[in-house]
Amino acid sequence: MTSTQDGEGRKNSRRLSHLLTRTPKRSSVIAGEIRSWIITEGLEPGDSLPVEKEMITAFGASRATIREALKELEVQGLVRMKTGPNGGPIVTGSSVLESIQAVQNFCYFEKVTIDDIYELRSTIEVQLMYSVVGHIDEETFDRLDAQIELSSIPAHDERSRRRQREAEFEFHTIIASCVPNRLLLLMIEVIVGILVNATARESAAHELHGEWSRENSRYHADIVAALRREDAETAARLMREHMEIAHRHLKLMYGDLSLEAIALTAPERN
Amino acid sequence: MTSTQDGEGRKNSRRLSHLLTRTPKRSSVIAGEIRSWIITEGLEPGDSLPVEKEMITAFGASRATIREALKELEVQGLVRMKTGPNGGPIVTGSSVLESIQAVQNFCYFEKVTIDDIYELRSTIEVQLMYSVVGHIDEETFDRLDAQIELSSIPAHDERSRRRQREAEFEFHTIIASCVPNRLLLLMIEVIVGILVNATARESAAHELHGEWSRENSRYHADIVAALRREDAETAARLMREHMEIAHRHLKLMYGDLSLEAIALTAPERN
DNA sequence: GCGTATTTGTACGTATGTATG
DNA sequence: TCATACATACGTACAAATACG
Repeated sequence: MTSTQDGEGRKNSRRLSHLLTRTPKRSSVIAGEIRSWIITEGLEPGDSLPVEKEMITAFGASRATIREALKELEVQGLVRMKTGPNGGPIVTGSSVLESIQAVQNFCYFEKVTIDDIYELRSTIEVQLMYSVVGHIDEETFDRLDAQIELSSIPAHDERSRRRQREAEFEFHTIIASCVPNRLLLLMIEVIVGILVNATARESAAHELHGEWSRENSRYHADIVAALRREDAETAARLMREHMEIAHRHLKLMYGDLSLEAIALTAPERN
Repeated sequence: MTSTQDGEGRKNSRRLSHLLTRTPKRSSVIAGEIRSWIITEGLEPGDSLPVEKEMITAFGASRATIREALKELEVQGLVRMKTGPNGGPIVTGSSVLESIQAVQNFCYFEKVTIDDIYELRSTIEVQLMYSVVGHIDEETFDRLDAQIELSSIPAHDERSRRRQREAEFEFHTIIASCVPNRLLLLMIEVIVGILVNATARESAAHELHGEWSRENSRYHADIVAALRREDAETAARLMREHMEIAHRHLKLMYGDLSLEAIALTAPERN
C-alpha cells in the first residue's frame, strides 16, 4: 500500500526531471517542502516545527525517511533537534558555522592557497573599514582596546602564542560584528574561520611570531584610532598594509602549498 | 555488546565536551571520522569510500546511524551516494551549491537586503577585474561575445525576459570562472546564485527592463573590450559603475525589504 | 529532588528499486 | 536478459534525554 504510493511518486518525479537530474530522494523532497513551509509560515529562530510523529502522518513516509529529511535541514543549520516533551525540530537561524564548513570543504578540494585567501580577505577587510565607520559604539571600542592589550603581552610557550593568535583574529570579527551589513559580517567570519582552523596547529617559525605580533598590535591600535575619529580612508589604508604584512608572514610560516589537509577539520559544534 | 560499547563512547565524549557543547550524536562523530579519513587518505573527487556494510562493522554502529553520518556528509557536499554494484559513497569535490545554500539560509534569517548584497558584490566584482585580467583565453572571449549578443535581443514575453536576465548573470560567472583564485570564483557564484534565485520569480516593472537591459549590454561589451586589451583599471571602473546601476535598478524593482521569502527556495540539484 | 510521560536517538530486520556487468 | 550488489524505504522495538507534575 505504502510501497505503491512511494513507487508512483518516484516514477512521477523521474518523468519530470527527465535525464538531466537523477531521481530525487524522497527525503530530499520532503526536506524541500519543510524548508518552503518554514518560509511561507515566516518562522523565526526559536519557533518549533511539528514533531516526527505528525510529519509521518502528514507526509505519509516512514520515520526513517522523515528523520533523514530533518537530518538534511539540521546539517544545513536550519533546524535543531530537541528531545523530551515540547521538543522536536526547532528553527535555528544563522547557519554561520555551516557556511564556514561548506567553504572550507571547497577550499580543500580546490586547493586554495594562502595567496588566494588573502587576495579576498584584503579586499573585504578594506571594504569593511568604509562600511563599519560610524557604527562602533564606545563599549565595543573598549573591547577592542582590551583585545589589543591582550595581544601585546609577549607570549613564550606555544599555548599562549596560540591564544594570542586567536585574539588577533578576534579583533577583526569584533569590528565586523558592528557592520550593519550582515552578509559582510558573514564573509569576514567565513574567511577568518578558515584561517583560524588553518593556523590552529602549532606552527613552525616561532622566532617570527614575536616581531610580527608586535607589528600587528601597532596596526590594530592605529586602525582603532582611525575608526574612533571616523577616518575611513586612513583605516582602509592601514588595513590594506596590515593584510599585506599578515599575508607575507603566513606565507613564510606555511608556504605555498597549504590549506589542504588543514581545511577539513570538523568544527564539532554539536 | 554493541550497546555497552556505545554507552561508553557517549559517556566519554560527554565527559570531554563538558557543559560547553551538547553530547554529540554518534552519527556526527562518525561523520567527523569519515571526514578526517578522507583528508588523511588524501582522497580526490571520484574516489569511492567503503560501502555501508563495511562501515557498519568498522564503526560498530547500526545501519541507521551510518546512513545518518553519510547523509551529513552528503548534505555538506563531500560525498554522493551511488546505487548498484561498485556503488557506495563516492567523494565529490566542489560543494559550491552547498555553500550557496548555506549563505542563502543565512540571508533569509538575517534579513539581508539588496543594498547589503550589492555592497559586497560591487567590492568583489571590482576586485575580480584586477585578478582575472590576462587569464581569459580567446575561446572564453568568444563565449562572452555570444552572451552579450544574446542579451541585446529585445525580450517581449516574461519567459524570454527571464532567460535574458539569467544570461546577464551568466556573463559574470563566465568571467569569474577564468580567475585562478578559486575562492574568488566561489564568492562570485554564491552572490550571483543568490541574486538569480531572488530574481527568478516574475518581476514587476517590465517597462524598466528594456532600457536597463540595453545599458547592461553596453557595459558588458565595454568591460570585455577593456579586458581584451588587459586594461584592468578601466574594466574595474566600468564594473563599479555597472554594479551601481544594477543596484539602483534592482532596488527599484524589489524595494528595500526583499530577499526574505525568496532566499530559501531549494536548489534541488539531486 | 523524583518518577513519569513525551520525544528524539539508536538498533535490527526486511523488502524493493536500481544500476552494473 | 538475468543475476548481483548496493542504496532506498518501511516497520518495530528499545534506550536516552528532557520537561512537568
